[in-house]
Amino acid sequence: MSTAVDIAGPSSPDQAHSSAKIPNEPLRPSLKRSNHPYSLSHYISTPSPAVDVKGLIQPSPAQEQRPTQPSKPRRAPSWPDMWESPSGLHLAHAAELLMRAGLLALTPATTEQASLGAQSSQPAKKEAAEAKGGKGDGEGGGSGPEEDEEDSSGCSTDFQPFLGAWFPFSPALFPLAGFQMGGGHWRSTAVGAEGIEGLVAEGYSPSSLGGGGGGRRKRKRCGECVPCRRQTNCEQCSSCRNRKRGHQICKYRKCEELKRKPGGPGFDSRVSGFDLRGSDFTLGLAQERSNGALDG
DNA sequence: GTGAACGTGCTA
DNA sequence: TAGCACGTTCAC
Repeated sequence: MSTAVDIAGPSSPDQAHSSAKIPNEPLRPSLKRSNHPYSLSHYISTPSPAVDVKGLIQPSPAQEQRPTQPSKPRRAPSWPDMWESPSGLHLAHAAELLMRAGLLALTPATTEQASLGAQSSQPAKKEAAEAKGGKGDGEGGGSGPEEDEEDSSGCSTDFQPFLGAWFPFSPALFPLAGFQMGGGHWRSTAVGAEGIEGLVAEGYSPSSLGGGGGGRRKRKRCGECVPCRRQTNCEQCSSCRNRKRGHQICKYRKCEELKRKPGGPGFDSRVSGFDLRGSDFTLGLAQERSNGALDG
């Protein structure tokens, strides 16, 4: 028997006014369509802060066979995904143009190829083509976890020292394209729960990622956290009272994800670990979940 | 075009 | 630090 539980607690204005029901579906249809790559249960079930990054890069058979929700296709973040950058900067296209110009060789033998590039660009192009598509063939059409390792030993680490020297893209673009600086190395945020795909899934359009939107981007509600599942506004909180001028959603419906600032500890934890998922929020959710309050 | 709501700067 | 106000983004 799973009955609606007032997640706001006894002190919730909701309880005073209306029985707050937690719908299993978000209020807005758009949230229902959300492509959020990981469900709430994913975070809850993530066992420890010491997430095996390699496991994320190379999903275990169990992970690969993990039943996916039909409406939420989940693909492992892959290099091809990153080449199809949501930032609007089509890296693959740009790289190809540069390679044609002999400026860029994205292969493990980068330096050698670069020196040869001026003489014969064909090998470089072939290598690049393999880097883009060929490797993906072995991993079921493009989502190649192996590519990360391949790239980490060759491509990315090779061009990384040249970033400041000749790499044609401003390093500032890397965060936009799904990279971030960590430990002195550019790495892909795709190893986190939400990398590039997370950005895409959260509705970051190319323009909103800085491609022309002025840099201000708008995150979406996860649609899965408890506040998101609330259907009713409390009508008593400051947000509700000041809705006309405040333009803010009810405090009790404010998405837990959106409460965390981008780049803040909670946000970043998805990349470096899931430490904050062990916070009271998660514990509370886990408890509610164990109670069956969030079934569905 | 409109409404909902996120992001951010300002203020107490 | 929280609340407020407003600009802006985004879905419909």
